[in-house]
Amino acid sequence: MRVKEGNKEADILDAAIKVFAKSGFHNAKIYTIAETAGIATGSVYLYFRNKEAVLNKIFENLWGQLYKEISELNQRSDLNAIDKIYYLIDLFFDIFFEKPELAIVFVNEQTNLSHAKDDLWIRYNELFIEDGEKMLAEGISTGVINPNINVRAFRYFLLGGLRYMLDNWAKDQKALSINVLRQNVKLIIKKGILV
Amino acid sequence: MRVKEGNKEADILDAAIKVFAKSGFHNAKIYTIAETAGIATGSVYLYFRNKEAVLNKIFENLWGQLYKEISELNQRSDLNAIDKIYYLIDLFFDIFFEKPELAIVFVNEQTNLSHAKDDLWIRYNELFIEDGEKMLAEGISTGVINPNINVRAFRYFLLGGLRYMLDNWAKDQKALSINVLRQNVKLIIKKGILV
DNA sequence: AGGATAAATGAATTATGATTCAAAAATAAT
DNA sequence: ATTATTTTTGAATCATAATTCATTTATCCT
Repeated sequence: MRVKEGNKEADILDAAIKVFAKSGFHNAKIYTIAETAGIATGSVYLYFRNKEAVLNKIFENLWGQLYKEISELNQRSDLNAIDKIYYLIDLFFDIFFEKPELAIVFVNEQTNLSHAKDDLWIRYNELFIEDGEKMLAEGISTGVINPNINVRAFRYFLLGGLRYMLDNWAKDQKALSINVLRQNVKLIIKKGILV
Repeated sequence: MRVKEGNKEADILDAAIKVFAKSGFHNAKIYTIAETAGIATGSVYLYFRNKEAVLNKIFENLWGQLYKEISELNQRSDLNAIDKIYYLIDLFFDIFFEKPELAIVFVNEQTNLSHAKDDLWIRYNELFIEDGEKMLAEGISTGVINPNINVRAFRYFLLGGLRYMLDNWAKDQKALSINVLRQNVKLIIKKGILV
């Protein structure tokens, strides 16, 4: 019998990240993804139900990784809340520094995912948010974070700021070094922008 | 001769904002936009070249307004840089408070616009950015803003944070009041999150 | 009241690209 | 070397919805 060679599922996912980043989900053609992955169009359907399932898997893997990392971070007792938030910021920059195209997909294509509540990406995303808010709440209860900060509002602001930075950086990497962005985020959330 | 009644172009734009917000640009059907506007499918094409031109016009109007306002703000000599930034934040919240659907379109659909450099929305966007960076640079040169802040990085972070907040608020307005978001943005950028 | 003109309609056309599936290719087993 | 089984291919099918345009409608003008 014929036997599978290589890891075509992973090849498809890598190719899809590139193509989605370049063209966006709706303008991305299965044909182009297949070509980029070095396989035939029809083969994509041996590994994924349809185009949306490819996007879903990308987000499932990504949120799965993010959740795993934040969860481990949250269990460390040697770090205070601010340190943890800094590590979280580094986590985002580190993941996307390696894969700028993934940043573009992450920021722009989540809106095209199905939102059925048995989708794994949603589960991981919820768990991530839970841990993120726990981290902040801990900072407030231990007295290192200003209790006037609303946890939800800060989450939106930080995550939104990071997303937009990463998207812009990924689209024009020469314009600004990712480490300048990283340092500025930390500076702004810690001290604000006043002298 | 037959004569135009009402303002169908405006009706189409209003309808399109609703439909784009609900379904996203690519899943939005011209038929649905027309129906929402109370006209026939074909009539949309009497006012716009195609679907993309409708989205373009929405962004042209929006960035046009944003530019007009920031430009007036920047000319005021009675406000220091921090005050101006606060007014700018209020500007965003005020515009989108009136039209939550517009916030959703603003955040999620800019990626589907054409980027031909003679598009007016691009021009307005560039002018807006120019004025925004001028505002920050002025804050640094007059000594109210920390010179370690990178202007570009701060712009990304603030704009990204605002966008994500507004998008989430617009999609679930009961979850969190827009004024809590507004106050938190101001608090965070001014003082940071430490106690 | 009838003609001229512009606006509006919506069914027919058309383009695109996702998905399917019959056929071909590869290799393990005998 | 032949067969059985599984993988892979890519051209044909199919669905969708954007766009067009022949026809209809409305109202101004004389």
